[in-house]
Amino acid sequence: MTKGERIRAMYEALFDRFGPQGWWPGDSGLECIIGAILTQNTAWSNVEKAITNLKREGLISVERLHETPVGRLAPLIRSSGYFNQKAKKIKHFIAFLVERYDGSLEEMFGEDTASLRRELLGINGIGPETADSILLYAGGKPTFVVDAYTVRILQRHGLVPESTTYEEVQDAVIASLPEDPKLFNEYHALLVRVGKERCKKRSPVCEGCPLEGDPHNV
DNA sequence: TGCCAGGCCGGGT
DNA sequence: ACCCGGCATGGC
Repeated sequence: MTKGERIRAMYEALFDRFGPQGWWPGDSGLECIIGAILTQNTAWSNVEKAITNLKREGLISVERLHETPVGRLAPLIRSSGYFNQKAKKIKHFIAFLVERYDGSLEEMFGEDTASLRRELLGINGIGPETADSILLYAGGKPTFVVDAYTVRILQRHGLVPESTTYEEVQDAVIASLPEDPKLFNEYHALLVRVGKERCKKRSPVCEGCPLEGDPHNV
C-alpha cells in the first residue's frame, strides 16, 4: 500500500471501530468559532463551562460580543485557560467580522475559501488549526484540520516524516481522500478520539490504533 | 504531584 | 526559517 492508501485505510479502520463522532452538532456557526478559539491547547471539558457562561449571558451574538469589553468577557471564560489572551482573540475575530463582512458569517463564508483562510490567519490569535476548524466546522468547507494528535499519530505510523510541518500533514491527508467536508470532519474527530485514548504524548507508540501492523493493532 | 489538554504570538538566533 | 518562553485552568 502507498502512504496515501494507508491514510485512507486508517480512516476506514477508525470509522469502522468508533463510528461517527458527531462533532459540533446543532451549534451555531458563531458558537463553533468561539469553541475553536477557546479549545486552543485546552481540554474540551474546560471549554464547555466557558461556553455555558457565554450562553447564559446571551453573549453568543456578534452584536453583543462586539459591545462587550474584554474585561467583562475574560472572567466568563476563565475555565478555558489563557482567558485574558482568549478574550482578546474573540474580540479580534469579532472586530474583523464586523469591519470586513458587516458582522455576517454568511457573507464571510461566501468568500473564496483560500482567500478567507489567508484573512483568518491575519487575525491575531488565529493560527492554522483554528482557521481550518472555522472553515470546516463552522463553514462546512472541505479542508482538513491538523492538530497535535494528527501529527503524532501519522508520524508514529511512518506516514509523515519525523520532522514535518502543518501544511505537509494537511496536504498528505487531503491528497489521500475525496474532498468531502463531512469526511474531513469525521477523520479529524476520530483522530482526536483515538489520540486521547491511546496515543499519549509520553508513550513512544500508539497503544493499539486500529490500523494494520504491530504494535498498532486493536 | 506533575503532566497534559483539539495553539498561538513575539522576540531571539 | 526555526526555537523558545509565556499564557492558565482543571482532570487524572
